[in-house]
Amino acid sequence: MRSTFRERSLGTSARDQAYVALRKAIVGAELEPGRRLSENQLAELIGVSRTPVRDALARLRDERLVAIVPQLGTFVTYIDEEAIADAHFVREALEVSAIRIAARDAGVDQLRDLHENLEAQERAVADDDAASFARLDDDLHRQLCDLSGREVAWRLSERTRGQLDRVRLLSLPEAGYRGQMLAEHRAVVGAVAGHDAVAAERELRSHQRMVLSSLPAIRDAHPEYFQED
Amino acid sequence: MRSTFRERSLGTSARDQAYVALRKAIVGAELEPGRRLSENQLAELIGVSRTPVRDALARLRDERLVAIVPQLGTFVTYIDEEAIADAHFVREALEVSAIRIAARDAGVDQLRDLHENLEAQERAVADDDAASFARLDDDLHRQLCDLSGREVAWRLSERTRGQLDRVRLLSLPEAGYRGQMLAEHRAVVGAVAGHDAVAAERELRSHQRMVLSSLPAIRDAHPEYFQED
DNA sequence: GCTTGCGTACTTGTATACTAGTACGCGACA
DNA sequence: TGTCGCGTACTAGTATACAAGTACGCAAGC
Repeated sequence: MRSTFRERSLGTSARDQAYVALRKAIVGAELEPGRRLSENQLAELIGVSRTPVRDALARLRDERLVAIVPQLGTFVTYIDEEAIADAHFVREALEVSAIRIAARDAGVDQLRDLHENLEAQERAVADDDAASFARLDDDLHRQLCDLSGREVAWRLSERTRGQLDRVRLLSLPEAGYRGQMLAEHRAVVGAVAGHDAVAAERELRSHQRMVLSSLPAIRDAHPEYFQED
Repeated sequence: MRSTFRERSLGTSARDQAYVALRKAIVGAELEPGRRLSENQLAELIGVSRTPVRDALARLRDERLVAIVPQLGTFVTYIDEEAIADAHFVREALEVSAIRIAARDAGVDQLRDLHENLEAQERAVADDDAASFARLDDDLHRQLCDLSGREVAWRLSERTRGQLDRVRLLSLPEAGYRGQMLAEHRAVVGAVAGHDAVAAERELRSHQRMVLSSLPAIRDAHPEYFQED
């Protein structure tokens, strides 16, 4: 089929294309919580067959962004505080374990990379560049995970992002939000640079709790996105 | 097809059937590391079509028990110390985080369940019942995870089991192995019962490290199961 | 004898056809 | 008017057909 060649970016499979498109739509609430999804409709919409769509949905189910009920339907999950608490728990457990090792082992080259990231974040804050900041935020957390030598830490932590991103994107970008994030990132990196594992753990825990604080506001703004309306 | 009705246990899908069969074969080294798997052959062997086999293989790839190379083949992964270290890292991070909460919050009913499990383990050790002991071991860890209120802890920890089970099953059942396991389980449960989070964490970490100690012996016995022969 | 190139027989990825099962509306009946 | 029951139109699960790409052996030429 010509369209597959034309529309599909180089090096990306139909499965990845479907996954990226669906994840973006769900996290951005374009496909709102509770919405019923038809594999056939999605396949037609994305321009692939049902098979890669099903693969993508299976992956999204792992992230608890959709729920698949056999012979009945596939639904975008409601925002569930339990699911978000689970995501937070996993992210905290993995990244804290990683940063303990990172604080112990980090070398000068790696610390330089961390500081370079912080400088880039500083520029992004100054330029009010939300997209760059979000990317750098992710990069920093990945760097910290990778410093532990256990790349699985980031791989699994990343999977919890779906739940947390949904919260982040829905929360209104308050003034000074990115500035506070940057300050917390500085505190975390500072503790790692000082090889202070206890402080690094404390700062990271405090930092990760931030995203949870915006939940009540979202519930007020979008009660229909939650299970009990 | 009649066979699907006849051979498939009640309530289990073809996908689950394929997953269970393949996982068992790989963990038990019936399908040895490095072995090339053909989706078509596996489908015929298990008695289902390629679709559920592919679903099962995708799940096994998540557990790093197989590696799928597009247009080339699917292979049973070699035993990789990095992969095992990753599995250990994840298991430790999640269960330690969970047991801290468990030690703080555990109530009398839940502690009674833990002690009942220990008593059952005692009987299994006395009866030299390996299968029961393995099941009770899993149950205990799941109970400890569930005590944290974050059932995701066990769900993810369980996924690392593939790597660790492969080590466990290959390691010769040394005399007194289960007795030592039971003693460590007692220490962990004792710390939880005493609401001593620090001790619980220490005992759990020590306990989990045990499985790693058998790795060198396995490498000696089965060098062909490792990447560099 | 060695190298090169093509053809065949695989592989996974994707598309489509078919099966089993659920929800729901509409019509018949009490 | 209310209720029961069946038929239709969906659903996801599974099976199969097709496409794209890799490995490898064998034959031809140097």
